[in-house]
Amino acid sequence: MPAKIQPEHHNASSAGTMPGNRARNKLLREQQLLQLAQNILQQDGFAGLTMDRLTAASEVSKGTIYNHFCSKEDLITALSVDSLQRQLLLFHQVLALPGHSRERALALHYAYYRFSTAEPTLFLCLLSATTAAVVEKTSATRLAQRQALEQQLLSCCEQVINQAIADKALQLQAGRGIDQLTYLQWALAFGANALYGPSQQMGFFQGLEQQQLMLAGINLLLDGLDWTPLSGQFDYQQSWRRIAAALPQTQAAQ
Amino acid sequence: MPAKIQPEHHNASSAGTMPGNRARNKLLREQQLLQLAQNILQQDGFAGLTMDRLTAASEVSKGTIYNHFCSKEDLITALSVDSLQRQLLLFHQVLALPGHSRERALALHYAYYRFSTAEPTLFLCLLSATTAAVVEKTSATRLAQRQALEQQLLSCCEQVINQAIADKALQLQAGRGIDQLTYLQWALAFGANALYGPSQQMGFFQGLEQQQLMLAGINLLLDGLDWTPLSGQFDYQQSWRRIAAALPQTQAAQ
DNA sequence: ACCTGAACACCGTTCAAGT
DNA sequence: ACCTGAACACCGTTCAAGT
Repeated sequence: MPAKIQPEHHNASSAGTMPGNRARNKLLREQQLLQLAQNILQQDGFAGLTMDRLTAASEVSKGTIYNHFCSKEDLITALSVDSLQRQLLLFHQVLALPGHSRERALALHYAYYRFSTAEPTLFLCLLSATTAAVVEKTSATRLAQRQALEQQLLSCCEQVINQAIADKALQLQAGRGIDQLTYLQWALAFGANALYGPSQQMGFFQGLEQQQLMLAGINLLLDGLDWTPLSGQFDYQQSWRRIAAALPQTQAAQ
Repeated sequence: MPAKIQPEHHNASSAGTMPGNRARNKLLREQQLLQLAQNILQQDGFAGLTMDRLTAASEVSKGTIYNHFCSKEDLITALSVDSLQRQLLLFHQVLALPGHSRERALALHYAYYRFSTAEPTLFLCLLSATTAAVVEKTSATRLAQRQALEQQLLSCCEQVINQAIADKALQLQAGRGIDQLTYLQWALAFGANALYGPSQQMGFFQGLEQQQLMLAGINLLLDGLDWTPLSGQFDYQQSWRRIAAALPQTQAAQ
């Protein structure tokens, strides 16, 4: 028997659609719209995503769509928020795996890599959502949502570094903060994924095996930080494979 | 006395505009159009760049503009080609400076950083020019131009690595190729510049001093490779400052 | 051979009219 | 209070007519 949620009574009105239910319905429809938008993105790429097509794919009118997203840019930011939520989910999954601190850092890199390859269009969305032109035309509440999620993702990273310091696997040199380490790793991961990734950017690197390269880059960086166990003393290739196998493969399609 | 290039005679025609002259004029006008496009970009950002506005800013008609650029995307790729040319110029300037191999690698990083901050809109152009949507709609000859320039930029990087190997400042481990090293450094540089750079992407890293961070990241990576002299044995901060001072500051405006 | 600009198709956004 | 879709403004692209 499906759980039918009854409206609260404190707001007197006739039977049928109550305010609580209504807000929930609106949110539900927004998620449906976002799903439709992602389908369009996957089928026809970024240029294929127009408000007209989204309207046609949905069961509501253009005006109603603008009731949810104040502009096309707002829609894109909404998609990026959705992406960050999935990314955060991946981060949590991957942090639940067993292993020492450096393996957990590696796991975060893997999760980021996995997302960028499994959802190339969404990765592009994330990128363009940070563009000034898009930011300027998105609602304040949506921007706040994104910022909150970004903060949560960062917390995951910092948590791992803090653990490493507590375990004495890593010592911070003078003048080097946790935010700096996070930034550097994020930059390497972002660059590697963007260069190889969604849009085949920079065609000249296509011959290389990306996963091996990413792992090599991460090892160089973390060895440079003296984050033990160093790559000479531990088989991180096996860690990478183990993490990859542990993550559910049902990420690509839906 | 200005050098007036005379047309060849093998193509009989009346006096005045000869084929050679004509081709040169066309190229000249194309460069003027690109300059106008960049002015618009700098003033009103990416969204402000429309074919209408470019037409209005120029002294030719819309049809003529489409004679130069087969689509708006072709124009964007043309701008990216222009950017790569400037970048290559910077690379050459910076490689002419004195110093050992690791300092030269650092100099390339500096040139890349300098370009991304001095010309944020062009850096964005470079990024979006790699997008599938843009690539699909640009002419084959323009794409070939870009690829050739990318190859030249890569050559600069590989040249430095080769020099380092010849100088015994760097030894390649088994299974590690020059292209891998180039890729990793490029990824870190690209990520760091994109994350901090043109569009203030990822607001959460804004508090950090980017130049210090980049230098730290490069040092970690190159120390990890055992590229001597290591950062503990050499003052790369000073190198960075020296390189910065040596490069002409007249890069931003025009 | 090259240039022109009116004309067309498409897309983001709005808003008066409906329920 | 919310939905609708016609209407508007804008922009990329084309092409018949001009020189």
